[in-house]
Amino acid sequence: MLYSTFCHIPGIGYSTEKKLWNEGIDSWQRLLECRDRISRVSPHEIENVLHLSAEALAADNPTYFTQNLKTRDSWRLFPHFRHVTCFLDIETSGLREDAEITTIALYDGEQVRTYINGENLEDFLNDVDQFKVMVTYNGISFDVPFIERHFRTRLTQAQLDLRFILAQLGFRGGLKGCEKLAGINRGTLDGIDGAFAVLLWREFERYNDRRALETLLAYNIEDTVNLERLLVEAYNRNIRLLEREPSLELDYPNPPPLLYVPDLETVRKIKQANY
DNA sequence: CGTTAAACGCAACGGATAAA
DNA sequence: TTTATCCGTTGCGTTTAACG
Repeated sequence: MLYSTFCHIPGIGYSTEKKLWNEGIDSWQRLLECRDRISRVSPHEIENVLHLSAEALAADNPTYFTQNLKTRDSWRLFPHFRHVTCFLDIETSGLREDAEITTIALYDGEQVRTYINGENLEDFLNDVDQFKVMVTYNGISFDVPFIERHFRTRLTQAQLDLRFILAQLGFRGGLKGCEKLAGINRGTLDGIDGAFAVLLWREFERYNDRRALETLLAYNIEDTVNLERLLVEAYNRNIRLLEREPSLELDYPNPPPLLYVPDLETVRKIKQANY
């Protein structure tokens, strides 16, 4: 899909891109051949951008594309960079300025890693370093700045933020809302949200209750793992919407084995104390 | 609570197109 | 050729959504 992407060229929007596709111009190679037939953009400019695009792809540099595409179009680079992509979600102690990261879940499509404040949180930076693309939900506004503040560093990964990718497809209402619209069922974790995750952390800190922590981690992991499924869903829907080759569609991923089981007794207890 | 980007409405620009 | 109009793209304010 990246090869037939032209809307990252200044002066080419969605309608021009679609028009070119309908004329059979649906690859960088073909556009390069026809570059003097494109009005509004000079042949030299087209050659320049396509050269940079090919170079970025060959060099495994996804940032070039996320910087030149709109956030909502960044799904286009996913298959090409899947081998260097991670899915990430953080939990925090609240939304206030002084809130801290409590846990992080990091998923590469195979393995889940978790990081816990006070235990191994500082290992995160080293581990995340191996990835070039980071998939989140609202991470551009929330998770990334939060992490950058905590670790006093800048994350270099190209960002794929599903909030804007899914909103473009009409999927709104937060991560949980999008999951419902996509037909994803959360099982026993249904009814747990970010605010409840704050309470689970407090329970763990106050009583050193390992079951509360494991419930929190189970929730954190569920959010993170579902990001992959949602991205594949968004990718496939866009392929159909843009009338591209059906063969471009991706298989739905299998979720990884469960690492933690939510403790329903703990959940019940906290709910009782707070409602 | 702050952070961030999209959406929205609106205006401006420039090339394309067609009529005079 | 000149002129008027149309269309796609871009830019600029304000507002809205989503995160725990």
